[in-house]
Amino acid sequence: MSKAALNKRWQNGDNGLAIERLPAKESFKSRAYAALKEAITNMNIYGSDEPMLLDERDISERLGASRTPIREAVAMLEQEGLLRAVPRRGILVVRRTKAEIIEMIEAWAALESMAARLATSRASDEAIAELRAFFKEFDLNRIERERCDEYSTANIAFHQALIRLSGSSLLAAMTDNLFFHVRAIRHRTIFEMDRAQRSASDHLEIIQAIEARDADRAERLVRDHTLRLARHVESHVNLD
Amino acid sequence: MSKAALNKRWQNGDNGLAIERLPAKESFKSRAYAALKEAITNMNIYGSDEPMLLDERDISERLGASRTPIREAVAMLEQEGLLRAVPRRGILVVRRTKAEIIEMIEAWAALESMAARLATSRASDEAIAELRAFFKEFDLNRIERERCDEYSTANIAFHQALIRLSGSSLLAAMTDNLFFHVRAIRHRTIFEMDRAQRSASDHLEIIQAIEARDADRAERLVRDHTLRLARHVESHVNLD
DNA sequence: CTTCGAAATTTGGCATACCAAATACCAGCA
DNA sequence: TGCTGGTATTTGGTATGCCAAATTTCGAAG
Repeated sequence: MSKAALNKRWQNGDNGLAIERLPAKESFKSRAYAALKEAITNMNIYGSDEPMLLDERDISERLGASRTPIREAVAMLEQEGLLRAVPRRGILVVRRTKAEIIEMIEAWAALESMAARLATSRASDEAIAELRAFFKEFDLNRIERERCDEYSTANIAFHQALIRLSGSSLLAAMTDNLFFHVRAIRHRTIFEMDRAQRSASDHLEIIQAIEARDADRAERLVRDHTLRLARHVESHVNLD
Repeated sequence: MSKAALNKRWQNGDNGLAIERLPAKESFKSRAYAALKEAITNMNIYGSDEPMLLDERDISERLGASRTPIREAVAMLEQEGLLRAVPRRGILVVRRTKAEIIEMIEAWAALESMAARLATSRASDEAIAELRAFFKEFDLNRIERERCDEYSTANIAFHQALIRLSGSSLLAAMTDNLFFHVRAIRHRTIFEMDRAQRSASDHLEIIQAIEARDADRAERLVRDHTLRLARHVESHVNLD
């Protein structure tokens, strides 16, 4: 029957058709999620020691929506580890401890070094070349722009580009999430400036190793590069 | 003032006090989250090709709650990647593609090999010894229990124990999440049985490397062990 | 002025109601 | 019989209201 067939056609996900039920208009839930995440991103989380807490009703009237979709968005961000809803107290923005930040950098080292390994056997020469081109721009920025935020952003962008060479969207997604948290302490610390000099040569070596398709070396360079950052944070950054 | 001081005390999160606002009664949201996750765990996701979809109203009356907390729980599980709410269609349980499963195993390899590295410099001899004791039990199970599910569970438990030796709760949390997805295909494939023979010796070697505090070797063994699983799935498992 | 406690207020959790979109159903027509 | 068009129903998204817990306020007692 045509009805059942049509139904079947909808139920089965991908049948070669590249459309996805046309975006429709984004739900309030998604919009609230994006808005809140954006707000948290631009928030100087570690700027003060006061607990930063949000108010559902305030947010809902600011976004012009009811509390329900806001609560769903909050539930998602809570699951993601950015917020934490404490009953009768408020929704507070989670501040990571120094130990947690270090764990994140270590996990980052694990994922990115694996990405480097995978990239050596999967990435095309062209893709790797793009990485080198990106590195040049990055290197120029290093000299010109002294502002810590911008350097940090460029630095993370380089690493993200490297990770995407692995072809694994999962590695990309997981590290993006980690970067979000690590980036949040950029206001508080200047650890990047300190590492700027040797970052440049580190990055160059990494690119060379990938170009040479040397999986072990690429993996090791990336791992050590990032673990060095972890040690640096451990000994020179003061949070809590 | 005593009032302000008391207030301050509440606002500051951890002041060494190890209690957490006494559990109270768990919210419907958390209970719904746990119930749904449990249900999904015990669900044979890859048993059929039909799209598995849930109904909010059905779930809510089954759990004796309204739709609101259920929707919040669904939003969390959606963020976690287990569910996906499609407007006007239902909440469907996400079925991972083979490529996604392989990416998960690769990420797992990355995280666990890092855990092994960290364990070599952080875990106490006693903790490592416990790992060996665990391994023995595991080895016995290998012989006795032929059922694939049980073997898979024991296998994952071993790896979880290893990861916890790193002392990083983040690595533990991230891999737990990955295991959840990988475990879900246990009904469909018997890849563990296939690898059982050499898993035992692999695990023994890993333990020896950690005992010897050989970071590079421990890392490499764990990585290769898990990447071998990825290759195996790639060539012998059929999904989609 | 400080302390104590009860009332008022705030706030988050939950339930319910409503709406619009999308599907399912069904009668009528070819 | 098979197809079509329109109506009924289902369903997820959102708004609103209520409630209990927790906090704050404020006045009275010491």
